[in-house]
Amino acid sequence: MSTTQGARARARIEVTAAIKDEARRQLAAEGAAKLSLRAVARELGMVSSALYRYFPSRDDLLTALIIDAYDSVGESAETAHAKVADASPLRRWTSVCEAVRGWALAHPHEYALIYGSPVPGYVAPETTVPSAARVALILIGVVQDAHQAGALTEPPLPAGLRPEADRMIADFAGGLPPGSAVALVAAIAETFGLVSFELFGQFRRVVEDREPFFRHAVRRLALGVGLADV
Amino acid sequence: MSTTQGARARARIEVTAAIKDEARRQLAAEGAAKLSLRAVARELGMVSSALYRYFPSRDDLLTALIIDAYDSVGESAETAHAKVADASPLRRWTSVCEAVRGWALAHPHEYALIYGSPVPGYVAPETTVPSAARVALILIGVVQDAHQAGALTEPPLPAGLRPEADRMIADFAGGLPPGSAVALVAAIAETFGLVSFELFGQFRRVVEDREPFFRHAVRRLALGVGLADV
DNA sequence: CCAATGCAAGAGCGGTGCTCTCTTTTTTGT
DNA sequence: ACAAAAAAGAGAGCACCGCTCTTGCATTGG
Repeated sequence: MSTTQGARARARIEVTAAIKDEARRQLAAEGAAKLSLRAVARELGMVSSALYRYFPSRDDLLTALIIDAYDSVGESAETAHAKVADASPLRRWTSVCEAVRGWALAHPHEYALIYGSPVPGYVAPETTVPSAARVALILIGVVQDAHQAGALTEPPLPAGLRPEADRMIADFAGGLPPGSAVALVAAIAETFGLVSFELFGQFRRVVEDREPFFRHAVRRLALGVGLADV
Repeated sequence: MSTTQGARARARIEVTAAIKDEARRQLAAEGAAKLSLRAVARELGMVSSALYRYFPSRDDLLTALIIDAYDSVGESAETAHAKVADASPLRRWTSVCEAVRGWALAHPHEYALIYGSPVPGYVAPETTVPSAARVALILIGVVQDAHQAGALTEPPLPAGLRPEADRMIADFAGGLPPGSAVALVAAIAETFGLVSFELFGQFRRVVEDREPFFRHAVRRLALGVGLADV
């Protein structure tokens, strides 16, 4: 059925992919703001209105690219993590963070698309959530493993944040001590702060030797979450 | 001279201010991407081409808004800091960070303009640097004060980062121990990571009770820089 | 007073996202 | 097998955008 579902269905898949590829090319070259449906259509030898048969609006095309970008960085992180799966939690954590930074430097416009300013009236549809969570899920898993191996020190947690921590644990950080759950979420946001500052030019004339600086900062964040120093 | 410099010069200043005000209004309402020279001109009752007598391009108008935004958040931070000038360094640090977050929540589009994705081919001109540095300078000052008061513990620093740290100290962190200088810069970027994640929607369904979460995270970052826990 | 300058206005260029209509092609149901 | 229905492409057109150029008018400084 699905194999020989007619030339039309197959063509649709191919054209959709071609549109996304060309759009991704333009995104990587010029950034999201300069991505133009007309230019994509032009490059593909079709007329601009034909493109609306595949993506109902520019925003929908952008959403597709956003999901792809999340998956791309997520896959980079997963690959990097797999390569050090047997190492210490600390080592696994830093490897994942460095993979994220490496991906960001290699795909700056895609990084800006997903971790920079959201486009004007745009709210990410629910479909992006699973892809968006991939990097975080790896880091959560690392901390969970460390906890089960007895290699996790729980950071202090003010009493007022206890309900929030319990909710986090129930929602996505099962098994972790409350203080670790909160520290973990904060450390993830803080790590992306380091990447964003570097990528968005805030480190100009401030941090020059950026790779070792990032390694050091990420390592300290991981220690702050309570990962054992090995 | 400057007082009675003719009606023309005065009019120019007023019109320039009116343009910036209306542009800021549109920026706050719809975001940078939807800021349109034509709409600004329309609202001011002039024709769009007339606007080019005041700002040579849309990017130049945006640059003016960027500088204003940096000054605005810088002033918020400075005001907040002045209110607790006699408190402990830790308290001063967290007050400044909370002021930044408060300003960001009140001016999301302006925050996105300066700390989000840079606009496409745009590189911030040197004129933005002094305004951009204001928040960081306050935090650096806090740590310097703590150091001079003997209330600063130097975080560890790998030998490889020592040259970088010395450069930072020479450039903008005079008097600080090397480990503190590096930790300080990282903590600033990490703090903005927390703000950006919240503002850009990355905390949806992840952090609900955001104000106390931020307070806690920022406090832990400050302790990580070595500020004494008082 | 008069020439030089500053400024507003208007027309216009090439670009954008998006809609609508029309034609052709493929799929589907009887 | 054939007609009806659905899908796809093409083209024209709308309203907007940033930006440029020319044309008149007002202000200014020598």
